[in-house]
Amino acid sequence: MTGSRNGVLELAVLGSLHENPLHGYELRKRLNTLLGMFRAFSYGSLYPCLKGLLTDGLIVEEEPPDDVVLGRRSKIVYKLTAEGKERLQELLTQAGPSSWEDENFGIHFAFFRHTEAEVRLRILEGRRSRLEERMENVRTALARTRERLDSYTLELQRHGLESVEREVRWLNELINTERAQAADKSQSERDERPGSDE
Amino acid sequence: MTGSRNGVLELAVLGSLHENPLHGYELRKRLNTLLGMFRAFSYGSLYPCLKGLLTDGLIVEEEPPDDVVLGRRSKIVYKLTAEGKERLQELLTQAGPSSWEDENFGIHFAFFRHTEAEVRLRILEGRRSRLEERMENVRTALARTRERLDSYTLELQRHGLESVEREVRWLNELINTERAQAADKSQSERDERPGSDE
DNA sequence: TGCAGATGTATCAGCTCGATACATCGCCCA
DNA sequence: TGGGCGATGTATCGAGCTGATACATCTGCA
Repeated sequence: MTGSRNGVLELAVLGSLHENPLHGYELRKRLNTLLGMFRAFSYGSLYPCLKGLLTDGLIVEEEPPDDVVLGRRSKIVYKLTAEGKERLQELLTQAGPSSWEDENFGIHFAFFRHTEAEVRLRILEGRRSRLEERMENVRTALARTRERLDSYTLELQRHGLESVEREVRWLNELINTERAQAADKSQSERDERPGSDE
Repeated sequence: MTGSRNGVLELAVLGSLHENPLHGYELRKRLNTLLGMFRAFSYGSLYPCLKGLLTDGLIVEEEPPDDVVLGRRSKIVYKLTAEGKERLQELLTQAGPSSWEDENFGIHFAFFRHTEAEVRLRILEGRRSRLEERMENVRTALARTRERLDSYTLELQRHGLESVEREVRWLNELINTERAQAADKSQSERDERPGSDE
């Protein structure tokens, strides 16, 4: 049972709750705003996920403040446990093939603030090669195609390719920025403690 | 039973088979090349769809040429029936909310060659307002957000918004082209037969 | 000959989507 | 005072898809 949840949904929930405690409805709105252009979560996946996280002890229901009249229980506010924070840290260090799929990349990126520089770089590069691989596949499949394509199909291909190329350029910029920051950092570390280099 | 299939998958299959008869494996490759940058179909949806189309009499297994030695049956090549062609025409005239969802728009566009000009225009405009609506939602949700966002989140939002704006501009160009063609056509019709129309 | 990889059909557990149900809250207006 | 209504809120379910897997055949090639 434990640990069999959808990886990226778990990351999204734990990451959001780490910023501050939330109840289901608000959690969904947060995530769907955060990822507005990329994907949307539905209750049918969120509530089962919350239930699983509860039974695994990664989140708990937050106690309502004492001055609230008893007997009312409409909102159910969840917050991370220590185990939940630990699990979140674990998820944030994982950079695997699923991290750079279309549906998952946005989530990982959205929590980059809490991610180590090295992991960020691996995810960005993984995403980039995923896109390049896809372009390569399409291009060769297209080259193998005998028949001439109509103008609408061509335009669709052109637009798709251009979009992906644009995302690759975006990733390139991000990767360069990350590398420059890493270089700056190691430079200043060398300045501080001269004599110990890589 | 009849007519309860996923609309867009049905369109994709019927549309592909209309160009030329295919077997399942090849059909999948065709579609995934055609839509390479946008989506991919899996066998788990394709085969059930083919099965349903068969039982509804919209496609049939094509007879192998007589000179092939009997007893072998590896490939199962499907082709459209008359009913299938009719159904395809019906699907091609439908332009509804599902036509401009992310997953479906590409399919509809890919078969624009077989689609009437008026329907093309409705789908393009529908897609455009869908995107504009999404941008509006994100922008207002963002404006309502109190807390300052970190730079990664902002960059993700910016990139997402830019991508969508770019697609809207692309749609605008396509819509203008369609309108210009429609105007040309009606103009030349007026020139040819003044006083009467088709 | 053998064998690796592409071609080819097919199914299944597990999960997600979209719809739906139902209750409460805050607010306005008569 | 009530009552209507849209937003807030929790929850579930059937339909249908994904990703994995199984298994067979064909093809090139060493």
